[in-house]
Amino acid sequence: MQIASRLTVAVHVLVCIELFKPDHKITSDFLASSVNANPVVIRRLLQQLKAAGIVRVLRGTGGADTARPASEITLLDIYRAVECVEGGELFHFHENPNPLCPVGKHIHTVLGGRLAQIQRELEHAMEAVTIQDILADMQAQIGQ
Amino acid sequence: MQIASRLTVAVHVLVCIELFKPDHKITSDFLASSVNANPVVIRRLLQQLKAAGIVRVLRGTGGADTARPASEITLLDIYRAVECVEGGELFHFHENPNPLCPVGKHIHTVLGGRLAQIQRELEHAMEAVTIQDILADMQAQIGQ
DNA sequence: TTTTGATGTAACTATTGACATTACAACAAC
DNA sequence: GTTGTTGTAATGTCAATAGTTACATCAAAA
Repeated sequence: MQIASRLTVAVHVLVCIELFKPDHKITSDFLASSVNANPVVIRRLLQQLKAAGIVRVLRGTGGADTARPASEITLLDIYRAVECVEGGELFHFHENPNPLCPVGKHIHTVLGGRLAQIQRELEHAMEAVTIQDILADMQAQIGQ
Repeated sequence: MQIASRLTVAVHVLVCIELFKPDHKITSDFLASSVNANPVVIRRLLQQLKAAGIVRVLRGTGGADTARPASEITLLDIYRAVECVEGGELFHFHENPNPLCPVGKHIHTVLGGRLAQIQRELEHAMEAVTIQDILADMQAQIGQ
């Protein structure tokens, strides 16, 4: 299956924050208009990012900001913050294989180890990209 | 999100075929009993694997077998066979970002390139594991 | 040639997860 | 207090996955 669009929306939001915070107050309405989504969806996303220590959100007066420099926010940080997968497992196992069959009995142990290694490699690749990198690419694109 | 369990079921099925084909006729009922799923689900899965040239299925008399050696079937082959994702894209983009916002206008181009690279690394990791590897692990487990 | 046992596939249902939407209480600054 | 915003619950919609039933199709054996 696919990784839900929450990751790309979260990156979109963080890039907007970094790019526009000198000129605009960053409200959920403002972000929702750029993403083209419902403000409530953005607020929920911001809550997840806030719980992970990635952003700060001001309640009464309104406005969101990053909680640390863009160069210290990796795609893996964001992925872990917004993809609320049970146990952080990328691959989903079929439940209840037949324990009377030797394959059914051991498939989880055997395949699980291999899939965990593959997931580690994916996470390693995600860790190598920061919001700062995306921001630089974005500014280059806008400059053209 | 998660990757659907079809990948793990497919691996389970292929390991069963390799392990039991000397002693049993491999029917969808036999496989369904080990996986603990409905035979129709297994048949649909076998159709996908067959379309990818991974297995052969005999119609009248019944029975499935691998179409090539286990050492030449990688997790990536299986993943591509059973995960019918549009364009094979692991990461799912939010549709319709606001083109009037510079971030909305360029997010797909900018982020897409980075995500494609990450996906390539995932696929590289999946390509490194074959059914033969899983089978060896399985036999070691069973031997204990 | 008929029987047998399996596959291939359509149709329908149930379940789940993501997301949209509405509504409103809680809150901070003016 | 007024105002504009966030935090969050409740509900609806949609797509994907998978379970289930039913049956036509098929190949081989009797």
